[in-house]
Amino acid sequence: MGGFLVSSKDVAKYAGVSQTTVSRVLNTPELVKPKTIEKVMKAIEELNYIPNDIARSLVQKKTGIITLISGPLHNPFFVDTTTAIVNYVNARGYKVNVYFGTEDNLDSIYNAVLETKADAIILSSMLYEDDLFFKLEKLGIPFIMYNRKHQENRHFVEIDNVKAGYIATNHILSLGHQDICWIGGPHEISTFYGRYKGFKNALKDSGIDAKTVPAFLTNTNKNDIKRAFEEILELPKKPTAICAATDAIAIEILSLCLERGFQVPKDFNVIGIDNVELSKHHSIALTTVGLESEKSLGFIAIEKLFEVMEKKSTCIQQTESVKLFPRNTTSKK
Amino acid sequence: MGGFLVSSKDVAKYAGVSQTTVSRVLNTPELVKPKTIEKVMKAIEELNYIPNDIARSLVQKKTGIITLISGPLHNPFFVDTTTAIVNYVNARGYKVNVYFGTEDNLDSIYNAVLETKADAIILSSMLYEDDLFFKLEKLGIPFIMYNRKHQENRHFVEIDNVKAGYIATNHILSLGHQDICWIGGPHEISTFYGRYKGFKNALKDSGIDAKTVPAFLTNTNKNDIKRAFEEILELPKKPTAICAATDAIAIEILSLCLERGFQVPKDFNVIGIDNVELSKHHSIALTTVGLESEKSLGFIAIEKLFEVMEKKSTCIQQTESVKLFPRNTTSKK
DNA sequence: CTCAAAAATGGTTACGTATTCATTTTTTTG
DNA sequence: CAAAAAAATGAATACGTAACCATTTTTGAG
Repeated sequence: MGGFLVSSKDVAKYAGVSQTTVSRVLNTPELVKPKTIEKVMKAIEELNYIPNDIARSLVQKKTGIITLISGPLHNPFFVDTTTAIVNYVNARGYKVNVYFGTEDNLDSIYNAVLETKADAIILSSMLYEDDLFFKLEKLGIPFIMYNRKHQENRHFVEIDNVKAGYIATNHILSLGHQDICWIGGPHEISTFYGRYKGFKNALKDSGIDAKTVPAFLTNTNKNDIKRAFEEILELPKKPTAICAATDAIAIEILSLCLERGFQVPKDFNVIGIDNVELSKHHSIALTTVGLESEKSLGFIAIEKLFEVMEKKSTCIQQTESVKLFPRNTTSKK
Repeated sequence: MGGFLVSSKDVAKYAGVSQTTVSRVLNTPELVKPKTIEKVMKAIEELNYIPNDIARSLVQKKTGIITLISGPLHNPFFVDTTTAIVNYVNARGYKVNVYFGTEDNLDSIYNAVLETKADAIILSSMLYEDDLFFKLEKLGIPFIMYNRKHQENRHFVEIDNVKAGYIATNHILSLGHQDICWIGGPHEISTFYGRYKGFKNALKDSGIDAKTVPAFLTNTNKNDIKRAFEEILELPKKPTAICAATDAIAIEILSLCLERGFQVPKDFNVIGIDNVELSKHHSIALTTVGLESEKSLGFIAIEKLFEVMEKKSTCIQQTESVKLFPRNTTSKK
């Protein structure tokens, strides 16, 4: 913190008024005589006084801080959501404490977060059966999950994951691909669970036995995706289309394909889910499934969180509908 | 903040000790008798006590917060630096307040930041002649700039921008391109100024009059880049190579080229500067100039900032050397 | 056992603000 | 001009913690 500790008391003394009056000048000037305001403002200027946020937080029991627990930014989905959330929160005059959660550091993040008296929490890191949910409810702080939800089925904003998985898979099947595969993530995460379910539903509706279709459930870091891709290449019958549970995975698969000299969509069709900004880049041009609405999921979630903070809502349970965004990574077989 | 206001006093009463002892159990347990620790810990458990960060900050005059003012994440450079900075800061047990600065919102960000008693500030938004620099020095809070520097030439970590511009341009020239152009940003920003200077130096060393070479100084949002690209297309002599001041610009140019049906590097060579992670993606494979060191610039900067906070250094003035990363967006003419 | 030293604990205060309640000053009204 | 109402100001306090200093308890040496 700054070197000079000029407080409202110092200002008060300098201006010849009480500390109470200084506080009033800043917060409720309509209760102060214009001439007094002038005196105080002059003292504030000359002493270079800056109110202490911390002390204010202590007495008001409000920090003006929203904690954001996001996934890592190498996942372009979190680039979009973090942007939307941070900008919205700051525009509302709040500050954002950001954490990028991975498997390794989540515990220490949760510890830090629970100690911080944030006014609210927005997070994407929740597992379907996660003790954190109950800890947060116990805390009494408003919170919302985006992208993932908890089995308790409260406080979340998600896309219709089952439908998204269904649409993506159906698109691939309707293009005539017979040999396809799925690459997704751990099923403790509602997102992956739902999307895979949609994948299976689509197979079933096309009369395909899901058990005969290879599915890789991997962690979503580059190494694990690479390993899964190598397994795909060694499949007895090489698939012509890869359905990825997220754009992040799909985009990584694209890179791996090109690295190995394969062409997309000639050698492999690739489809993702999320419709991240990066998928629109013409070097990527990823076919994907995403929100019907123009807003990003992060934006919708943070909007809802503020509604809860303002007591306009109490419990958010929102599932947004999705549609296909056909681009250049899929084509007729 | 939470609903239940259980404080260390409540714990003290419940455990039959003084508040002082509760504080000691948490901060200097080696000064407390094991049996007392046990009693207190039990009380903490049963009352579900969580220490109040805010109160601690007030008395200790440390918030444990680092303010980060980054550029927007649609610029992949800031994806890399934000990741490095946030993860480093959190690993050190601090929190990060993040702002994404654009032309529009910088003033309001600065106001908010100056009121927040952060322990230190790391920012990329500084102009070469910026009053903010003096305000920050006056504040007495440690701060560091990354990527950009101020004319006062203190508290910064940058890459060797002049050399980077030189290397990029020289690479293009050495491939035999005669008709090239530059697309960069406003020269109030040291980064753009330096890189363009390197561009001109390289031209000069090849005996080319810089005045005959088209240069576009644009803002770095998508629309302005698009406008610049359209101007490039209407140049009397269409260039065969485009030197972009940043990877962000280069990658956007790539997308625009493909959108218009041009091929890279066949129709246009494109080179960037920064060597962002995204440039390594095989769908992008951008030739670029970046840090010799493996570390990201954000990482180097935040490391240095902590050195300053710990009084190991007082003034950081660091210019990192750079090298070429040839990939697939450049080729022999 | 005794007494000094060490260990353990507690009482009080400061941090800087907003708030509550009391008091003083000014304005209004009849 | 007096009395009541309104406006303006101030004094005291709470917020929850860590730190300082004082006091009590325990330990160890002789």
